[in-house]
Amino acid sequence: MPRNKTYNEEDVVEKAMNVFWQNGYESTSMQMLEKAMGINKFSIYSSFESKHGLFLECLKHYKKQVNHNIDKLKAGNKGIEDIKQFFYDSVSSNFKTDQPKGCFVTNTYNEFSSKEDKCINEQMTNFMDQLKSIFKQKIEMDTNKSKKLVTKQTNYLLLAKHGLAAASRVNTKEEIEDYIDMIFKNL
Amino acid sequence: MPRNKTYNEEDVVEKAMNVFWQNGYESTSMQMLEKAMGINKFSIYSSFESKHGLFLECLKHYKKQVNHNIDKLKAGNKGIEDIKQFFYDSVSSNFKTDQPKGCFVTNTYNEFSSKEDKCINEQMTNFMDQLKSIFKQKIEMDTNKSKKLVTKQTNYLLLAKHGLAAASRVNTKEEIEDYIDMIFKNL
DNA sequence: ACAATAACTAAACGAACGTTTAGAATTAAT
DNA sequence: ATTAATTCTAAACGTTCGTTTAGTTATTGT
Repeated sequence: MPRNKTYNEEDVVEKAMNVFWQNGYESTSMQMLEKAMGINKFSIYSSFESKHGLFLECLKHYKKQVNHNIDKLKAGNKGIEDIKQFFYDSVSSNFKTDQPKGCFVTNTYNEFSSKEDKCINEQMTNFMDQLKSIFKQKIEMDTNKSKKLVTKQTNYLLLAKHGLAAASRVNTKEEIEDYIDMIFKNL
Repeated sequence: MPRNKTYNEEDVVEKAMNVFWQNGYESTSMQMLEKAMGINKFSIYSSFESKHGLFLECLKHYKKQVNHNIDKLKAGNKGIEDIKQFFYDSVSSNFKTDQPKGCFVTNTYNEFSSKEDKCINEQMTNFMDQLKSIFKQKIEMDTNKSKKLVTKQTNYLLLAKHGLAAASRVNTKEEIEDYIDMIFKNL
């Protein structure tokens, strides 16, 4: 019987995500979100309960998007070479936009690392663990490597990815590609 | 003729720095600063003009502290090996405290990268440029390297340092040391 | 001792924050 | 056409933010 929503929830989440992605959680105000999403506070709250709830939804939306890259990574059969390609894929999407925003997960990771937000931290840990286990599998494809070396290289690549994401906000494409090149030189 | 200050400015800057370092700029309130510094808002404003002014003072104070590590790096004559030691030195001080806070400059770099704060950005650029030129000198000590390779390795180490600083807030000492080990494996 | 000066306390400032609420507008079923 | 339900608009909510302002207290030089 009632009136229908004039907006699509996934559309407005996409728009909100870009604002959070660019500015981080704290520096994004409800006012900015209203403007970017094209709906007003009431609608935001009735759809997402709170700013925090909206942010979580944006994180999930982001994950869905990068799942394309993750799937490609999983599907490969070239071991470490697949990871390298994944690194390239991860940054290339970042340089399509006029204003590079890095990796949304990593940005969030940095912003929330000193806080104690259970929901956010769970999302972060999930994402990182997933990536870690995929990296590990890829590295293990070279059966010559000792267990210790596998662990070491896995940690190395995870931290390198972390640094890469942070750097991709402030460095040029060439610097980034040189960086990726160097990362994989000794694996 | 007048009354004297009951606090030492450098002492309270040190205390303020630790709060900013732990929580970042935005998430640190004047209330928290009052409590940590042991003086009240009036005194803070009369000494540092504003929250922003205090923050800049904290950044300068931090730089003074890490200058010890930088001097040691400069003084060395072992080229890249000196940089590796500098990496170790940079993280070791971080694990003395019960709550690792990463590198204050890098944290600030991350938080302010999407903002347009001239003063802060200048401080950041100065610091990074200084580090970059030192790294470059060290790498150039191996005269076999082409100009292009020197540039590549310099960028690589700078980004690696960036990633290291971010990681040192959330990773264990062992993971970090493995990471450093791997960074220098192919240089 | 006294006046001058500056550091201190504590309260209040306006603005912006995230959130809520009251009421008008719109739609779908009866 | 009417009614019930729900979205929308817009104003207001209480807090907290960074900052300022009176007014008090303490100290120094005369």
